[in-house]
Amino acid sequence: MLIPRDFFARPSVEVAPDLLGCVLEHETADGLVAVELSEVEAYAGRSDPASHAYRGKTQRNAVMFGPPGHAYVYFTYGMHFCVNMVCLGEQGSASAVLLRAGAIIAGEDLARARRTRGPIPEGPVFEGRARLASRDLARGPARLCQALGIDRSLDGADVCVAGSPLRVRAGAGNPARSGRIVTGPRVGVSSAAEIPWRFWYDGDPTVSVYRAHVPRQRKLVTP
DNA sequence: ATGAAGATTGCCT
DNA sequence: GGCAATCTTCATG
Repeated sequence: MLIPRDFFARPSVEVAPDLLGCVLEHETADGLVAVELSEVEAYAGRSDPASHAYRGKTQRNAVMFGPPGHAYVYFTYGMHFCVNMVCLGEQGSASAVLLRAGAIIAGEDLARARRTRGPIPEGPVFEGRARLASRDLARGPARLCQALGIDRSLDGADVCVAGSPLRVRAGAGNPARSGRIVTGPRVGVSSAAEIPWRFWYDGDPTVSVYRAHVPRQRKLVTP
């Protein structure tokens, strides 16, 4: 049922494709939300310029340097959280798999409430606002975290024990979602952009749309 | 102390 | 396709 820690005790590039189809679930007082993963990205440690661990251990990425099977949650762009599964680190290095997207298979109402500002639309359209499509609830790393209610308080959470609020279990082997796995460059990374360490189910509607990295315009200096 | 960039998203034209 | 939002983190470009 739950994924054993040994599963994560491998290089992230090996773990990443095997995580597709697995289920991440988060249980809170509000209820349980579960997502079947359809898109992930592997990040290595000191050898990977795109990895948060590239420049060594800091307060933010400390969990990446710890034992495998724990969640590394970081905050970015002043408003978004993203969650990784920590994998085997080679000699003081660190590696992890970023969970980028998936299909909500439990707690969809709660997921939609978290992903919707204000009252939850009932029909196709509510007060001019379109009801969020099911496929968009966890379509993207920050959306996935929002749908599951994941924030920095879960940084370091052990996902391999039954008593944890955040855990990973094997998928049901849903044939409709177990399409062919394809790979490509990672999304939004500014360096090592050519390395094809993004893995996803070909044609799956919950996979996020690819966006190349675009450096933001520097703030204008006023004379 | 300070500033630049960021493993993104949603809304705009 | 373009760009603003928003603030933590890290290096001091």
